[in-house]
Amino acid sequence: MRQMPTLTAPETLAPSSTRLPAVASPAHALKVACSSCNLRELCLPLGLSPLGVERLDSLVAKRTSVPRGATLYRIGDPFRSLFAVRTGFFKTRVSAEDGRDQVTGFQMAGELLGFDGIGTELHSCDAVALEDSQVCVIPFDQLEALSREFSELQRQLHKVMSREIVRDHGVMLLLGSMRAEERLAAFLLNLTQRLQARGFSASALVLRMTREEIGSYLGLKLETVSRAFSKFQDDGVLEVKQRHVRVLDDTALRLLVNGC
Amino acid sequence: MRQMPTLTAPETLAPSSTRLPAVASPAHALKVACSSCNLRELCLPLGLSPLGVERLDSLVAKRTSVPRGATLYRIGDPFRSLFAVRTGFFKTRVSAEDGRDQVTGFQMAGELLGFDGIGTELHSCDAVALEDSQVCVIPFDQLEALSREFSELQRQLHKVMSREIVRDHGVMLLLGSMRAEERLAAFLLNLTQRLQARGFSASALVLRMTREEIGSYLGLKLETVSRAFSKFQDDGVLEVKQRHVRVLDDTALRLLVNGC
DNA sequence: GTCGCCCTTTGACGAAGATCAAGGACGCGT
DNA sequence: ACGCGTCCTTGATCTTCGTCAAAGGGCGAC
Repeated sequence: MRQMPTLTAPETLAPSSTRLPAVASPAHALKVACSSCNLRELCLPLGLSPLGVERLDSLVAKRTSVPRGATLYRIGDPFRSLFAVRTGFFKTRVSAEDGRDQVTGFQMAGELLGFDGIGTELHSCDAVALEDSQVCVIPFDQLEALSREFSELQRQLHKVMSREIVRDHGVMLLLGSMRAEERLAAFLLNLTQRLQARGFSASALVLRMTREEIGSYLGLKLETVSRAFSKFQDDGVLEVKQRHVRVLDDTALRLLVNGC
Repeated sequence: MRQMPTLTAPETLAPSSTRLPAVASPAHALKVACSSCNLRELCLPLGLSPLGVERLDSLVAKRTSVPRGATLYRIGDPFRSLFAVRTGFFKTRVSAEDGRDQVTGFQMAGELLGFDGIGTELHSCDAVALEDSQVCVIPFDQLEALSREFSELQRQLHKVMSREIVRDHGVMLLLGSMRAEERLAAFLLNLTQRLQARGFSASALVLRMTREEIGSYLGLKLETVSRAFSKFQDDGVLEVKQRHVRVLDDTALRLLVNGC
């Protein structure tokens, strides 16, 4: 297993393999500003008045780079901030006492990380960058203070947390009652939908995670994931070349997930 | 399947098989008051100043009875309130398009229900009473307003939601990487811990749900759950008589969950 | 460029749990 | 008390996925 250091220096500058449109500027050059961020319609500022966004700007003062393989935070780290993914890709994972671990989610640009830490003031999962990434740091005390002032921000925060809960319920449904191919189909549909919302193609995607990580998320072994990919390719549903995937038959995927 | 009506009349009075100490008064007799509720240390008022609790009192004006088998809310119902379980026992479940469903949790006294509805303003799961129950109704708009005033209430709300997320991650770990007996052991330990926190015995419990509901929650078929119970009984870990369970060897359960 | 390390694919086999089926116990309503 | 419906248990068999093993491919380091 590749051993990478925990992120310590907050302003680590890493060569970013940026794949998002119009976010190519290096981290040090741009003033961090939600108001000028092209992700604002996917992120915390959604639905905020211009004034609210401006106030949010003053709060989100710092941006941090996380190189591929590094952790943004670890289990047991004190919780202080939420993080908004600006560029890159993360996974979160929890661990059992005996070392088994479980990927609980994959986060892409515009999505928020860190809610797991609020309850105990300690993080209860690891957040690992799957590629060189940048996150906006949102100090939680200040976010709470501001959301006491702006009810629209408060509501948006609650909505994001609620959706996280609903998302988790969906994963439980997947893990509890779907078979291997159904799980993979559901996973791929979810990914393509989120990529599409960010302006990417819904049919061509590059997986940022290994078969093992997909398997951990889906409650399957990596061989089973690989076999399911091969099956989909044989059936003409996908074209798979390592991590490059093209969805040929979107409907077939949907059918797998819905109709038993 | 038993067909029960959705709850419509909010003040439905049902014969309550109350099992909680000192909460025996009928719903109409007692003024609803968090300040005098014996569950306040498990529920939303936790950590609030006396003034904060008093203000919360004025907000939680209504208590509702939900007879066994009835739903507190259903998928698609408009979201307006959170609910705090005062007496009784609930399950929440989500459904796939093809009718498969998955129990996402069991809620007992002092636990909150309804967070699934905040994100879309529509509930995304069903909440079903597994026995005659009573809930306190917490209008969410008002809760948000009050939590803008009282930062301690705001923090408590966020903590409860965060713990819900962390709890869901634990279930994912269970569903994704544990085997049948480990899942049942984890489930039983979780139940006994929560019962103990409410002043009940940690070793003797009465299950409020069927084998099928346990199985749905744990991603197993009811026969597998039944077999696991029998196995535990054969091994001297449990004494099982239908829904009456006595934990004989607590350590064995822990070992099953932790050490592979 | 090429060497080495992951990552991925594929096959053969085995085990865990699902499915199918039947019988039995409990609880509720009459 | 009785009967019925629901829930629970147990057995036999089958399916799916996990395990073990081996080989090929791609990518980055040197």
